[in-house]
Amino acid sequence: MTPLSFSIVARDSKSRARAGVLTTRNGVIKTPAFVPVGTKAGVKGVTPAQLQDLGAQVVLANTYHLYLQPGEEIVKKGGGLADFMGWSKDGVRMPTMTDSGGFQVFSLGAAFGRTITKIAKGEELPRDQGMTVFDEEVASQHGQLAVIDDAGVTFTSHLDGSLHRFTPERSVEIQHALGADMFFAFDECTAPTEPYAYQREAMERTHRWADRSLKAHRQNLEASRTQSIFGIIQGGRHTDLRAESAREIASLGFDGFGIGGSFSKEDMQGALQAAVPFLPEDKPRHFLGIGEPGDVLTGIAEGMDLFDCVAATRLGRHGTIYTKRGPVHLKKEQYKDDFTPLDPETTVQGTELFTRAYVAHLLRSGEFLGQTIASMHNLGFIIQLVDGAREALEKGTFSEYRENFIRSYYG
RNA sequence: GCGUCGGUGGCAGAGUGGUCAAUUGCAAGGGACUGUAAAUCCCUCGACUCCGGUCUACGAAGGUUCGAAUCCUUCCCGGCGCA
Repeated sequence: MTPLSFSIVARDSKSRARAGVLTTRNGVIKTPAFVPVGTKAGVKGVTPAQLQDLGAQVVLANTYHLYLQPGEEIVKKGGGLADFMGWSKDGVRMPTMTDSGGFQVFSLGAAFGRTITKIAKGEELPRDQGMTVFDEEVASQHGQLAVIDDAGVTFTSHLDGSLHRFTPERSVEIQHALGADMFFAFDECTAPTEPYAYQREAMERTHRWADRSLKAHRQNLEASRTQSIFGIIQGGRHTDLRAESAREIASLGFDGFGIGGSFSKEDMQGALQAAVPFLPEDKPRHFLGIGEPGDVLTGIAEGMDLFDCVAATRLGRHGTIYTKRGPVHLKKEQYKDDFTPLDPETTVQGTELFTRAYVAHLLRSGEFLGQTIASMHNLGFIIQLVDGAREALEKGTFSEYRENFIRSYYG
């Protein structure tokens, strides 16, 4: 019935971690796996061939962005997401995913023009300082670009200000046109700062939308034969809501599951521990938008199989590279004449010959290549980290593997 | 030599009597970034500071004025034009 099969090949005795094989119509994904994000059908700064050399097995694109530009029909005419973006190896198409646009409910809604990120710092509410994505003037003019009601979300295009509406059915329809192997039900990603009552309200709305997304998918027999749909668990930082959401979403019959963001770093693990036990063992679990190296290992330990995150590429473009000894910001003065490898303890294919001083120079002088190299390095780093976790799971040494990494990276 | 325009913080370049330690951009230093409104954004950027200010500053030296980066005089330096 579903064009997706998942089998577990190894389990950790001390945690919920498992290693598996996820088989799609367009190839196999060994899990746990890191999924590079190519929002607009392109991983920023990195070509498909480079991604494959880095070990990427699957990429994730975004419904909202591709709907606005170039339009889902263009992607469909281009043969679907994978063919459109040239995501194939030796002439064989590779696996793809699309996100539903649910994250944009948050990033263009509650987070618009503000400092909020989906992962709150500690217990306190984020203060309005530091990063703002947009002009304050524009933000105050528009307020926000996404407004939620029970039936769906009305968006103002960030590109031209035009008005658009997403419902669960519309999101699924667009994702059918995009044609990824796996896609997500339309959900509401809430701000972590919302109170309990709102987290519950949004979660219940997400449940209704999940049901509608699934029905819309099943009604399209052709799409049901070729694509799989994942339901998304919400509930913010509250473990009771997470458990309730997992139970509800698990009962609907999805092909896989996503766990959505919106918590503080401290209760990320608690949210997983509350939700994962209610998810069927034989279905893949995707930790949406996560993450940082330590968070990925936490996710694996709690039984998650797939991870996508923009951090690797965004941090790289902005000059920060991962190393076994923690992140290094290459634009800092001290790296101007540091002729050591990007990470002396990590070899990433295609970046072996580049020194910190060289990439720092490229980044400072505005050469695109600097962004590409740093993005490749970070993607290679995080993919190797996850691949290493899978190998450790197969060898039964996952907890040592995790502890060693954490000690080195955060120590 | 005469005429003319100009000399402002690391650079470019605003300001043309008080609200100027001086707009802005770049450079520089620091910070942020977790389903990408992000090759982005934030902070600092003369010195000292008990963070309230204090001091030294807009080629140099004088002067006018309650008050000058801004007006006047002379000098120095540069561009252009004429000899």
